[in-house]
Amino acid sequence: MTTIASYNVNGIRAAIRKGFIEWLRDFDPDIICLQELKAQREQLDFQYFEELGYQVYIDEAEKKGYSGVAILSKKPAHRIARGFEHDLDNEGRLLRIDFDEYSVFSVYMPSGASGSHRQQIKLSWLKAFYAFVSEYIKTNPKTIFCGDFNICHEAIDLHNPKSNQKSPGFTVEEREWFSSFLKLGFVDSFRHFNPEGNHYSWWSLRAQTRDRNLGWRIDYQLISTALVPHLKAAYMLPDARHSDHCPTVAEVDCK
DNA sequence: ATGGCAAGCTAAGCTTGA
Repeated sequence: MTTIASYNVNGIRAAIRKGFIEWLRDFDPDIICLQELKAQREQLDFQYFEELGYQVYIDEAEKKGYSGVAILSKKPAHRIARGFEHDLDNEGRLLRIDFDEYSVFSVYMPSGASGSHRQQIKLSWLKAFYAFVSEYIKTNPKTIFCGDFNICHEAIDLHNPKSNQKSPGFTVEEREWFSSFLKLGFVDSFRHFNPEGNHYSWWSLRAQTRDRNLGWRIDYQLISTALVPHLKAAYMLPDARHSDHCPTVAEVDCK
């Protein structure tokens, strides 16, 4: 069995100060996709991860202290790829590693603010990403997209859907984009096993929303239909508190 | 409709986050 985790760490150095390395050692996933490193390569001590047996792959942002994704894998990848030939590739948002049987992506989708320029950028990024994946999947049918999508797909995915109809992350356009993305041939791993609500992956840092479980589910592991027969379990780890997000986990019986 | 907090840059306050 291969355990694939995904975790928006909201600053890897801050997460490490809060015990991320010890948690990683104990949970011991085969692969973990990380988002929002908020650190560049030279600001990190790879030895922390290498001592636990991980290969370290990174797609960092040009801008210091901003964004950045990584994948830690016990098994070395055959090939890695960064970005998807998009204007925002310099923001460190997309990293792929390939094994014999399948590929793993770590993705950190842009966030938007209501009515802002950044929301328009997010929407155009989503459109370009859709086009990229629709081609990619044709020749690489066994793929899992792990990461922070910054979108709640359905009303069940956030605690307050009614008051957030127009909030970035839950607009009609973004929700429809998510549905169309799944139609390319992906399954939402967590939802596949957990049809009920009240399961979230992110909580606002304000007003103790986490203790009251008032959150949003914006972190996903979307697994291609060709891999679904290999998907054995999917769950989240809301008790891991190194970040304002929690880890998500998928278990597959691939090598 | 607004505010609520935190990380990290850089050196007191700004930007970003969703």
